Amino acid sequence: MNSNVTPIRKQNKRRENELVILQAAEKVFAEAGFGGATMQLIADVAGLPKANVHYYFSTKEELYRQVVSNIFEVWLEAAGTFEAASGPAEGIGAYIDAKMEISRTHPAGSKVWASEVMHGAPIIQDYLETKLVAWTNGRIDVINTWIAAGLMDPVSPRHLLYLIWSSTQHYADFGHQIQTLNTGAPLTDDDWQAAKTAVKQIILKGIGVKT
Amino acid sequence: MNSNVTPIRKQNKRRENELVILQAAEKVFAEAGFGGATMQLIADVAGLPKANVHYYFSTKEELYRQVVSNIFEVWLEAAGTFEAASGPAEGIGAYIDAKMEISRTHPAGSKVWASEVMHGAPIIQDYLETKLVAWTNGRIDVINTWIAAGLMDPVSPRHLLYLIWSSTQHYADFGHQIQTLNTGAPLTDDDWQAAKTAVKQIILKGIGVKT
DNA sequence: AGCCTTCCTGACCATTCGGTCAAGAATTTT
DNA sequence: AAAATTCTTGACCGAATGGTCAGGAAGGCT
Repeated sequence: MNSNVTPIRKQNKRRENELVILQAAEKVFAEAGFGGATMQLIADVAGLPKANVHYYFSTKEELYRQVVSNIFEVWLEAAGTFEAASGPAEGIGAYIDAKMEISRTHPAGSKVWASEVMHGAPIIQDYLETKLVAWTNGRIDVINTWIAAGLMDPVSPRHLLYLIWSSTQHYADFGHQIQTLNTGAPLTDDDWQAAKTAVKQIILKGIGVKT
Repeated sequence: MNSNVTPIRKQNKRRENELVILQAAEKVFAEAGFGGATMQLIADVAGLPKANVHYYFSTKEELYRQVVSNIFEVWLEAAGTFEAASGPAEGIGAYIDAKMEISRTHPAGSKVWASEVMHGAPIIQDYLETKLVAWTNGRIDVINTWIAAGLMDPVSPRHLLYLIWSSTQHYADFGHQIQTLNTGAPLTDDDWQAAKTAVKQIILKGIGVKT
């Protein structure tokens, strides 16, 4: 009886456990780095025996690769704001907002990404060379269009992108330093709002966009 | 015979070896992180047996602390450009130049610093709370003076500093990503010049400084 | 020359880590 | 019900790591 609820059970269990492990891994990798993270600690955070973690992810590197891949997807999603925009004021403004929001909601992921790139991207170099290069070049074209249309100053699109990436991700990657300088307490909603406003204000004015 | 050159020998040897080890350690820590770095590899890069490294630095953590401290000192030296300035155009412009130069000449150090902060600054938290807080507050006062004098827009000095830090250090910390996006080749002199110019142009205009 | 301090290093040790495995529990399929 | 598949887990292993140590080499001091 009731054989209609069981078929999906196994699928759910697998996905559930994989998700729990991935979340635990993201946190541990962010806090300790790849070398400093241990499978035992990831297992503890996930609430599973270590051997069980190895059942779902055969090696530490495979687990790490999954974590980084997930981050990369989230990271690229913010690109949509760029595409659908009519001009730099809207497009870049929304992009900065989106990236700031990711820094706020996915700080661990941002740190793992930063750590991976800082160590020479040994795991996801192919991602950089294919997807990221393509995405970047596409965005550079868009910005050049805006410049040609006189919607903003003729700044280097490439370095503008770097500036946006660095300034927004800084709030995730260097969150601890910012918190220490901010009287030691985590940033409040108002703090985040002020950060967003300041970053957008300076960058948008800096590239000659009328706001 | 020739006993006149020996007295300083011992001092020199100690300092020489410590320097070689510190440089090797900075490189290895930057490439692998604290957890991923091994004393054996540091010893190999330094060209010494591992036991000899332990003779000069008893533990891995002590060696790491020395490396991070050294970076912090270099990092604070760039502050001088800020102090001696008559206004934001000169002061902030020179500060950006100095930080960009550090990113170029000390990329490994910048990475170690970033890694340390990203992992919650377990080793140099006291530095953050004392020296960095003091330095930051001092600079905020200076910027507020400039704002009050009408030399620049009323932007949040704190977030302006974060913006400068992040955008300049990005060229060191994410150097690998930038290189990959830059046709895979290291940045040339012209590339660095363009980066400097772009960062300064956007930030200085963004805060309403006449250049 | 002889003593003393500093420096050097191969061999060694306890611990930890990533990963394996076999045996059993749970669940699905026939 | 029983066979087959998937999941769970304690125990275990080889390799690597941080750190130690004893004994010797090198250089300085009297």
